[in-house]
Amino acid sequence: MVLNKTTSPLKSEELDISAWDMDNCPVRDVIDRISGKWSTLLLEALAIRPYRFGELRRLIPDISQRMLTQTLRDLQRDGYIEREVFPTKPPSVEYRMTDLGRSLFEPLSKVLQWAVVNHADVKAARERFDASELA
Amino acid sequence: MVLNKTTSPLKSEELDISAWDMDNCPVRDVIDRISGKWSTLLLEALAIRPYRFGELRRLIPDISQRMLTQTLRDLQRDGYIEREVFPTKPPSVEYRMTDLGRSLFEPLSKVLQWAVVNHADVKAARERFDASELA
DNA sequence: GAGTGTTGGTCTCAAAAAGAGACTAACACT
DNA sequence: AGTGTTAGTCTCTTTTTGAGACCAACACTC
Repeated sequence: MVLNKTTSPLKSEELDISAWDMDNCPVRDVIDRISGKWSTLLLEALAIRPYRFGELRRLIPDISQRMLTQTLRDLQRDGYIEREVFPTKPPSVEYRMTDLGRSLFEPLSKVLQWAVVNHADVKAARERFDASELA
Repeated sequence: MVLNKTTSPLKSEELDISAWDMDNCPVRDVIDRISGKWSTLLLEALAIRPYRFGELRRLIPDISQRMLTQTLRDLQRDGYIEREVFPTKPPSVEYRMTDLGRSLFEPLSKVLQWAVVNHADVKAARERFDASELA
């Protein structure tokens, strides 16, 4: 091994990380589910007020009913939102955020705010990267 | 329309939301890229110290080389990490977090902490949901 | 009373993304 | 000469996602 110079330092931190339990990692378990393409968007909407299925579909025009159903069910399963069926005809269904969901959305909204504030920087970085790619 | 009772209130907030520009939404543009299955995990590692390609692969045993390459390139493109090639033989490549990456990781780490703290609640919610599903 | 619209989904099929694993070149060490 | 290392790419299969048809039951219109 010739490259020890770059790999040898910080053995202790390395051990620290290999202690990550990849199979039962809370972070992966939780994040994998809220990191879907639509999850954040739906949490963002339901953080404002409850919405009905059809309202959400109209609010996010490019989501398919299939993914809307599935993402809402996943969010409900993990306890972030509640689903209530009203026995009207045709039945209407309302989704609303739970306390757990609101508690998650608090730190999550900070990341969303970061995205708004730093959007220009990210786009600039992308342009630099794409420009240097053509070389 | 018979269901006006449920849909009529809060017209102003509704307008607020339909003002979301779905096509050029900063939140979607930024979040869609860091919300991949592996992005958060890699940012978490590189927040600690720089790592080389092979180190990251060993650190996250269940990532394929293909997805590791691709996710690292995406994170680099958006300006969160830097890639440096050392002209050793065989060449070694080091990935390190940029200032922009660190600034993103600050709020992001709060969500990660939330995940650790509330993991039990989420698992409990899942079990309740799955139990009520069999009905 | 036939036609149209509304509700919240499910079902099927096509397209896109992700995972598994073989393969590469150039050198070090045995 | 044979094995191991590096950071990838390439191909093939499996999984995930998207597009759209379809559903039942009722309200309203003509």
